[in-house]
Amino acid sequence: MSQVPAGEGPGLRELKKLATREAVRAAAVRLAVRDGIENVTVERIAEAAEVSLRTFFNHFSSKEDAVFAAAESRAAELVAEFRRRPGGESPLQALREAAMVVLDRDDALGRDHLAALRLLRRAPSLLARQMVVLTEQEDALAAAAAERFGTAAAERFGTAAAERLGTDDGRFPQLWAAVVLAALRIALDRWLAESTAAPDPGRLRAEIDDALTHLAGGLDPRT
Amino acid sequence: MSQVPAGEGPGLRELKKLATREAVRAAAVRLAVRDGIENVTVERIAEAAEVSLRTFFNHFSSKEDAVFAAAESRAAELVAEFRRRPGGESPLQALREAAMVVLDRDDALGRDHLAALRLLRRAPSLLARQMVVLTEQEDALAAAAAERFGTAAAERFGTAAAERLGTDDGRFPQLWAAVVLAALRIALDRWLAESTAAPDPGRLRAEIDDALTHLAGGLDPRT
DNA sequence: ACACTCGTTGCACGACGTGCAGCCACTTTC
DNA sequence: GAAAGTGGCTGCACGTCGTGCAACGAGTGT
Repeated sequence: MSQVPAGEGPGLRELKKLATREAVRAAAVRLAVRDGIENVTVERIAEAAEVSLRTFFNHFSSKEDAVFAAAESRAAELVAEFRRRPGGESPLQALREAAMVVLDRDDALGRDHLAALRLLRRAPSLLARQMVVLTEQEDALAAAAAERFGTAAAERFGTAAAERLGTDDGRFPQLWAAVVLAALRIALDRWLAESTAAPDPGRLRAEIDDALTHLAGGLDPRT
Repeated sequence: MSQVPAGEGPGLRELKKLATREAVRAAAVRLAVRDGIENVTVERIAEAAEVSLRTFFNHFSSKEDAVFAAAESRAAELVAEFRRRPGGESPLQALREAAMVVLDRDDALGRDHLAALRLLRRAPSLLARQMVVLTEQEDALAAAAAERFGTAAAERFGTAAAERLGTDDGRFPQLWAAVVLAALRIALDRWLAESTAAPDPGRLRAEIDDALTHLAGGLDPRT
């Protein structure tokens, strides 16, 4: 038979594994969008993806897991991108740019992922799953922010200030991460709510900018 | 037999219902604390509370629900208390005072509730459940905040300004609520992490004040 | 005392999620 | 290129979850 041209990379077996995983994920999203995730059984998803029930659970531990897979990896990308931003940018600036970079990925706003995102707003079971991802993302972002705060402060005021501001028992970075992610979540939510049919990336950028601007300015409007 | 002195209130049947509900809840928390919630079955909880399995599900739709019941009602109290704060206080001030009032309730920091709160930080399944409550709380707080912003602005600048700032498509209040609750969550989390044995309400107050102060001051430390 | 309401209970059933063992396509080694 | 191995797919069994339904009986209003 034909021989693999020594691609050297993942290997055929691994490719097949990823293919089935992707097939299962896509089937899960498609059925969940069509019927609502509550009305879809794992068995039907497996059937649609032409795998056994057991195989489904070999890749995902629940329907929610399957639908969430894409969003989860994007969340990780955001943090990675944030780490990559130059130190010259302020924290909120860096976060904004990181978000924009992730949004500019080809598939980020594709129909498939968009449909999955819309699902997250409705179903309680998906909302629930979100919290686990959210806290992990918070911790990762907090760690990244701590480094950024630390090095930035060190450059300007020396190591002592860095210790105070950057680490500070990890108190402030954690707060910052939680608050900032909450803002992004609301921005995304707003955008999903307003754009019924036509996905307008420009509006999403505006929403994000708006939210982050409010954060920078302080949140006690009376004063 | 003896006759009820016409208390007029809840009625005996209603009281019994609440009693079983509370017994089930307490049993759930007790067992979850002792063995970890993953290792506790609903059947064992029902057994410990001396009710049937079916009765458990008549009151709660899952273990998580039972453990969460207390925290959920406290969340609602916070919003109610926030609504009750005088208009003279700034939003963050009002929220702070509301939080303090809720904390001052006799049972708020009791051993039982405290143990339940500690559980919420660990188990993924409880973390998940948290998100549903969080979004509901966000919506409620956003609505309350919108009113507050609206009336405050109306008193000072007239109705036009109120419409802009208060409603504004509900954009800002929603953001404010999400961000503020994220901050409170982190404050509570921090406090639970640091106080291993001795529950020190003073420290919690300090954590809350610290978090809210950061919010008021803006969250872009570089600038 | 009578009829009525409604919380509790048992039963049945579909769905969920995991451990285990066999099968076989792919992979590595010689 | 054949033999030994690795690892993904599959079926099966089992315990748990959560809900609909009907019966029972304690509490309630007339």
